[in-house]
Amino acid sequence: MSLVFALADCNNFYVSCERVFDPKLEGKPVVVLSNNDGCVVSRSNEARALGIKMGAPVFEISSLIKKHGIKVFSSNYALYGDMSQRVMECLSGFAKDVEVYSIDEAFLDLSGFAHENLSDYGQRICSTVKKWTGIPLSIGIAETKTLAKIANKIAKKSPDSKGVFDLTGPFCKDKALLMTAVSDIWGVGSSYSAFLERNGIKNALLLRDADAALKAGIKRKMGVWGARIIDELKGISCYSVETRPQPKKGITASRTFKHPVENLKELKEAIATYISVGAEKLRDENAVTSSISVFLMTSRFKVEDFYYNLKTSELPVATSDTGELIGYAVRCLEEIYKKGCMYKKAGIMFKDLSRSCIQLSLFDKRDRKRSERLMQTLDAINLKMGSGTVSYAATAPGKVKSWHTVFEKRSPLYTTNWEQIPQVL
DNA sequence: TCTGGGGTCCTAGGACCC
DNA sequence: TCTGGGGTCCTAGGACCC
Repeated sequence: MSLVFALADCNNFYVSCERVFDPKLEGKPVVVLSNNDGCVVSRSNEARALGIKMGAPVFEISSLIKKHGIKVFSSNYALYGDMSQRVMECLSGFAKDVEVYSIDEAFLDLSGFAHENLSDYGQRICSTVKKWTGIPLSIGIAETKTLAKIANKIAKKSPDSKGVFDLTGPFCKDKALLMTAVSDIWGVGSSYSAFLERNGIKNALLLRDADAALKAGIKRKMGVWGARIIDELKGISCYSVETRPQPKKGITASRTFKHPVENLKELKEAIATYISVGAEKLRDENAVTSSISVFLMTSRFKVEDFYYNLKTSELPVATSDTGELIGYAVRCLEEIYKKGCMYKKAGIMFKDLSRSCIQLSLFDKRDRKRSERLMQTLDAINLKMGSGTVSYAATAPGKVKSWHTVFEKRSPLYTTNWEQIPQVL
């Protein structure tokens, strides 16, 4: 049986989420910003047409925003996460195997659907998701994931595709690859595309049909990734649809501060906060960590006096206890803290995760059972009453701090908070 | 003045061992 | 003058993804 993959990708996902609850935004230029309202992370087609680039800092486009009356939103992760779940649930009804690839993308295994007209089937998926969730989708269909990605891009670009492009048919595959720039291939970023272009490979067709000598060069520069990309372009599938989420290998929690912070006490509060976030994720994964790292940095845009430092500490007993981890983290922080720096970002990392079987130490004085019960209670309360209901004093809850992330233009929590649910009048 | 966050995989090179 | 060979494990860094 020949393999068939579909890539379903929400169009301008964050912007589309905002539009579901405010239909007046339809047809208008809209952007959604990153934390601290720093950069553009999602933009409507209208905003794109005005020349707004992905990742553009807000201060660089403020005149464009004013001139064209672009609607601007802070990130509303609670809303996007919830909408994403709805879209994924909806998609899961259309294929036996669905891989949630990111917040706004999923791969569907459509192998064995060959008797159907795949384009029509794709259309049905799009219209159902739109009807049930309000989110517009594009779908690319092909024999490999890499080709499905390409098909998806074409579906988004060409208006007469009506959001679906099927690359499994005998026609137009070469043409599709010819019009795909190497930099648009999944797995080819800025460094590899510069390398390929230097070697005369400007599009996906030339890459697929590279001769032996060129392929050897590609293998040298890009490793097995390069070889797999070529195979996938040829229609030889190297990646399957992964239905079960893989256990995490590491957990990171870090934030850029709204205002620079110099004071050690405040940095400790920030670090304690990130530990709380990370430890909750850890317990959510049913995992414990035996390695914790803390890092600090000043603004990476001020290269003259840039300072970055990271301290890793190996734990005698693996744990997911927030309080215990805060203790270790604070000691790491004290070691890397340099007085006089204006810190702009800090974070923590957990590595060496293991799944909930704690290797006890002979000299361990801690009551592990008690700690486990405490964490379970903490998580249960925060789940029921809202995140942050109970927190450690070390995180300085309830106080306004200069390291806090700001979201000045955030839309209401339409779907996850009873107080903010939309009303139909 | 102002510039996000969280991941994965692969490779090269060093340390160490027999 | 001349200085083995190969295996494993770990880490840092690069590159990529969304």
